Amino acid sequence: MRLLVLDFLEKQSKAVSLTDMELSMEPLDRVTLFRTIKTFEEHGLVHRIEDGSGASKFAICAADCDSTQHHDLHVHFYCSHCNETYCLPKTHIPEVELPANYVALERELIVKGICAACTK
Amino acid sequence: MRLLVLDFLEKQSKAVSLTDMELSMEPLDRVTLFRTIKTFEEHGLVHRIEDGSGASKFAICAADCDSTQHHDLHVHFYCSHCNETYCLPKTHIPEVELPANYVALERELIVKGICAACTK
DNA sequence: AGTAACTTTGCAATACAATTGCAGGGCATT
DNA sequence: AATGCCCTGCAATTGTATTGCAAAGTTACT
Ligand SMILES: [Mn+2]
Ligand SMILES: [Mn+2]
Ligand SMILES: [Zn+2]
Ligand SMILES: [Zn+2]
Repeated sequence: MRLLVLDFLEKQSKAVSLTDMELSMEPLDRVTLFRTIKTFEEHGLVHRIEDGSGASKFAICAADCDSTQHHDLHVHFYCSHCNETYCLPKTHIPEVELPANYVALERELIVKGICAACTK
Repeated sequence: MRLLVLDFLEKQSKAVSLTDMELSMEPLDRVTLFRTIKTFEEHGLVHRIEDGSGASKFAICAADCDSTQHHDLHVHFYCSHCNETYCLPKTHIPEVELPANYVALERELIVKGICAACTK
């Protein structure tokens, strides 16, 4: 099943939620899917995106991610027209200056607006 | 009740979830609280922060926010040690270049790490 | 092949945040 | 007093995330 899920994820152009996968790949148990994704996340195969839609979405990681660290510091774009979330792997998240004594370990930048497909 | 909630929010140094408010301000009905916050959000009094902790958190808006637009384009910091979320009103979110035909309307930057109180 | 150890899967149940429906209460205006 | 509008509280529902447990599958060893 992990192979099936990985295969499915590699074909996606958008980030997908557990429910998306459940509906597209049935028959398949939601809990097993949940655990599969969890395993993938822990091993640096997929990254989680919280776009504020209520459900986490997931996308395949860059090749250089591993279990110790994720390197996909790219922007995610949430289209409020089609409600889809896209990875923008070429758009890096800039560094920001923090107040004294704050230590940054990760950063996540969500841009919301209208995607290329919906502006047409 | 709106006055009570607004008063409470103004005293906070951290963003708070509905559950936080429910526990700190009882007795008070969760649904009414939910609708109060929703009203505040729609009228530009509070902004919502999705820090990935599972529950939305809220904080008072800057004075120049209104029902048409939020202007708090500041970074939010989630401390993975104390699990608290802080507004960093002086740390602005930089603009980013998007691919062709993407239109940005909002942006949210969450930095995760260790907060000033926890690095001591 | 047979067995033990370990991993993966599926079902049932639970936890918890978010949301809706509905009815009662307060308050102002006529 | 009657009407209308808004605010509140309770019950119930939705939807996602998560856990417990036992069965099924896999691998390693003899
Ligand atoms: Mn991504
Ligand atoms: Mn803020
Ligand atoms: Zn779109
Ligand atoms: Zn902290």
